[in-house]
Amino acid sequence: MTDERALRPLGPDFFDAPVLALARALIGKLLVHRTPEGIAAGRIVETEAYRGPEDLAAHSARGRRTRRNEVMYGPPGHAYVFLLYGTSWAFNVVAAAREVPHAVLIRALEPTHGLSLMASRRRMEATRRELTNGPGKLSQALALDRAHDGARLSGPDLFLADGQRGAVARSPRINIDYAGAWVDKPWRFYERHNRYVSVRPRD
DNA sequence: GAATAGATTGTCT
DNA sequence: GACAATCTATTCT
Repeated sequence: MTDERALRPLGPDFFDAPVLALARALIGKLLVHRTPEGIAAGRIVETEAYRGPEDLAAHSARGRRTRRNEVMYGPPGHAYVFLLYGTSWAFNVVAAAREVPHAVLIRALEPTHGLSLMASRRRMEATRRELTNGPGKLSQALALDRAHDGARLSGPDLFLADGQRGAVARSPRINIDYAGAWVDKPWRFYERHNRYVSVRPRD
């Protein structure tokens, strides 16, 4: 377990990158959330890039701009959080400049800090991969929800930090079969052989 | 391990 | 009124 005093927020410059490069760069970084209950953090091991307006899988497809996805059009380095299927919160990192609606979905974490806190939030044993092996699961483990929509990601309580990373592989994105020609784009990035990757690849 | 069904609610048409 | 960047339990192989 890493020493939590060593955790330092990555600065805003980190997020100023093309969305595919950012999705790859996020693999291995730590996502950290401090609350009054304590700290909870994990290494990012799976991400997906969404690149509107041309990408039909993105909420910003065809330039769609609504109350829900407004933060995608804002500056990089902020959180875009939305409710999925009525029960799960999905946590994204906004990329690209203002008015360019790109974002990276965080799909899985390998827990590093606050395992028992995460286990209690998830109501399961801390050793199970189901603790954080999906977008909704990691949001529940880190206590991230709509209150964080639009939040800056270099603050004292919610931030990214450096971490180790292994080999990165890529594949098509998960559950976007409505997206036409964009279905097969290899815009999902994951750490090879990591047990917390949500949908297991054939490697 | 894989496949399937049902839950559940904010958002948009 | 339909849908969604999902999760869980259940029922199989």
